[in-house]
Amino acid sequence: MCSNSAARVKLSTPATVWNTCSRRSDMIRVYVATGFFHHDMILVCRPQRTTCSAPGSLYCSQITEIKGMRASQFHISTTKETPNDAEIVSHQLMLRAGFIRRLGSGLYSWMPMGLRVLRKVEAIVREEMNRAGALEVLMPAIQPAELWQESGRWEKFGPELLRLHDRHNREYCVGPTHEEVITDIARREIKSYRQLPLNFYQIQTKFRDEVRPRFGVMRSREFIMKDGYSFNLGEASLQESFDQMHVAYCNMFDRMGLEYRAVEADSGSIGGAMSREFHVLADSGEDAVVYSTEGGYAANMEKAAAISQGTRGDANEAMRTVETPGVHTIAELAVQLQVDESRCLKTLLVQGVDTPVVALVLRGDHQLNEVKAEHLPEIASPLTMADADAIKAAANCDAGSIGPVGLSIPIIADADAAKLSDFVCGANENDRHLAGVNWGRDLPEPEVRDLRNVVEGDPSPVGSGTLKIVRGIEVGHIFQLGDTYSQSMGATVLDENGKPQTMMMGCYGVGISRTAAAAIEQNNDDKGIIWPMAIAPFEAVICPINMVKSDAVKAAAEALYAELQAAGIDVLFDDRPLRPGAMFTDMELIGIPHRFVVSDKLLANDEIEYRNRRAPESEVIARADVLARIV
RNA sequence: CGGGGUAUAGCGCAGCCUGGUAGCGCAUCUGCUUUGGGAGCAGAGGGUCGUAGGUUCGAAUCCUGCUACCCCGACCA
Repeated sequence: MCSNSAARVKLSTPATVWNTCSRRSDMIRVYVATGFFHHDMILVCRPQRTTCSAPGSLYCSQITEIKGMRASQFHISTTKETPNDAEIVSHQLMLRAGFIRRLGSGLYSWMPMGLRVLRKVEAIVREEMNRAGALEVLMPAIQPAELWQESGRWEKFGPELLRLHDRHNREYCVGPTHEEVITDIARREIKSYRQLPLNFYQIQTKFRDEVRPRFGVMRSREFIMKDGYSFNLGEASLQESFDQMHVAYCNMFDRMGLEYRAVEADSGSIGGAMSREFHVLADSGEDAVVYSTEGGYAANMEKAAAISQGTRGDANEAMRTVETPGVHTIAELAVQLQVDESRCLKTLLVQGVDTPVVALVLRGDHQLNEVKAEHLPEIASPLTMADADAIKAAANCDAGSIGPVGLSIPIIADADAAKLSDFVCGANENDRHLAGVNWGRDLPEPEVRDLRNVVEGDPSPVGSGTLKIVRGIEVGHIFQLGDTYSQSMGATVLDENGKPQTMMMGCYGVGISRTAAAAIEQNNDDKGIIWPMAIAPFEAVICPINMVKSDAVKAAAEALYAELQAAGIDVLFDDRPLRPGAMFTDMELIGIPHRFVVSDKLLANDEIEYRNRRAPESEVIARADVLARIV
């Protein structure tokens, strides 16, 4: 955090030097409050030149920027009222606390207070990446179209890719991700297996032209991402890099004090490859995270395997047609026929590969998992529901009355749907359903697959425990790309036999700006944000009571400020001439973890009031115990 | 892309229906008082009412086009 350099520092007035301390060999440390620099720092100076109490010029051999800031020299802009377009609490609080300002749809400026948080998140991510042996690079945000045409993504990516032309009418895009660029670098730079494995990463602004940006920086169009890419020879090496990143990611989110889960994720079109998403748990999260009460299993909803229990019951009823006028949904059906939704089947028609439509059959109380369905070879990708005409052609009825009986199209049933006996389903005739239906008797045994979303209480796929479902915010994603890009772009190295081998790649992302927002979603109360220490804009704040009138309070607050700074605490000294209530409210909204109050009343007993942002009450402590409260 | 909504001072809103000198709260500035939970009083500044056109003696208000933004859905991850 320290920047060291030699510089000549102008001290505009003697008053700006308000304290000197700690003579250390031939150096003197001088605290300067203002002047040439915008904020406080320690100047380490040659003693013969440190005429600190007089205005003038001071030669400093070394300038060590120290943490801390005076509120009067910072920019604090809080509001009482919530902007009406902010929906979720992190967005509201970030605006109210003056962390971010909106420029346009999905575009945000980071104000000084917010940028402090962003930089701290970034620093932790950078440190953990470095510690894991990754090497930082910085690639252009603008990328030539040729690279994307080479990988095939220029056509595939769609409107989310912001494309533009330069003055020569050459095509470019604003990078939503950097696989192409990094692969291009790798194929030029990496020639020998001896150079592997290598892991490059960058922390950089990305742009994705989201259809509907929302929730402030949680889902913005321009955002800051850490994206890393490993290059490996062989799958074992890739797995090793992947595992290292898994550890690094756990370290990052642990250090940030976030409650998160690493979950198995669907890896999309790259079949079988390993993929882990890191979710910060919060009720407002856009994703469903599934985890097992025992055995450590965790997956996202798309991926979580549904385990079917029990066996099919005997067929006791005869199949019969029932009149169900006006019934279009499972819920209406269950009410009208007085049966449980779990005794009903719902049949969905989707576009197939070999046939125009395929029927997917689920239990009435279960939801189709579109990702699982999409992966089935019989089903067209992307998953497309059949339109009204196609339904009419295949089932001779409207969408609310389809059933598997008598259909001459492929039928795929979810495992739980296949275990029903004496069930209710659509009759392929409007306003009619069938009851007492049984597989194998009234219609052929179906193809059985896992088609559904898991539900709370399902048995865990790992054998012990049951599944729970919570909401999560995806802040990180690591996955094994394999040779997808290195193959299409020809990134090879020579192996020990002198033969070219296509490199294996891994891809590792962290949403930096989203992580900051996610931390707020997880840590707030009715007063504002409660920052985890590691990413708080300031670690502590000093609130002097009525400092304008009391020299004693001013002196004590200044001394405390110096002491905390000297201890390396990132402290905010709220020296604004505010009434206590306004000051407290601001600091609680901003969410600074530790608060120290200095007042005449307390000073009389050599005491300080301390309050942890999470604590229900403040407490009075001895002046000497201040540091112990923070570290 | 479909549906709904909004656009008036930095922020939050009223005024529009029923056309007639643009208002309130917060914030800002000045002064005095106040100082342990978003202070009080007095005063001040700040808006070509999103934009272009139309109707009218007269438009924030009625009509039309456009633009921007928000919400729901679809899409994406």
